Amino acid sequence: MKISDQHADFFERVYEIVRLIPKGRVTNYGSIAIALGTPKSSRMVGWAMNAAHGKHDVPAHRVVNRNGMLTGKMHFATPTKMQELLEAEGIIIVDDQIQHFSSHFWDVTENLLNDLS
DNA sequence: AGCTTGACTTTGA
DNA sequence: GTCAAAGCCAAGC
Repeated sequence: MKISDQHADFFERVYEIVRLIPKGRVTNYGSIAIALGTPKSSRMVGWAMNAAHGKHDVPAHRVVNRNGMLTGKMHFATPTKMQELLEAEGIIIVDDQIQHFSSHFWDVTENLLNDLS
């Protein structure tokens, strides 16, 4: 399914993007929201992640808030699961904060341009 | 139909 | 730089 498919459910479009995040990289809710064409619904992206449980192919742990903080860690199976997954991908986390966040950041819209071409 | 709730972001002080 | 307040909008009740 194409991300540009406006007929798809909101959640499905979110999942589609999250699945594109490369291993070892992270992005924030706002970028995903922008990619969806609804920049103001960044909170909804988080809501979608809530429903992403059970979607084993949706790496929700690679989505953090704009400060690189693991705000959603408490919604995982265990509060430490998110950090463990990220660290397993080579990302360093201290006090729920991703270190060198800007260098790990993956711009969604950048990849979308590629995808839509 | 209306009201509440957020895994957020932006803005203004 | 920090902090509080407001805006956002889909889902659930």
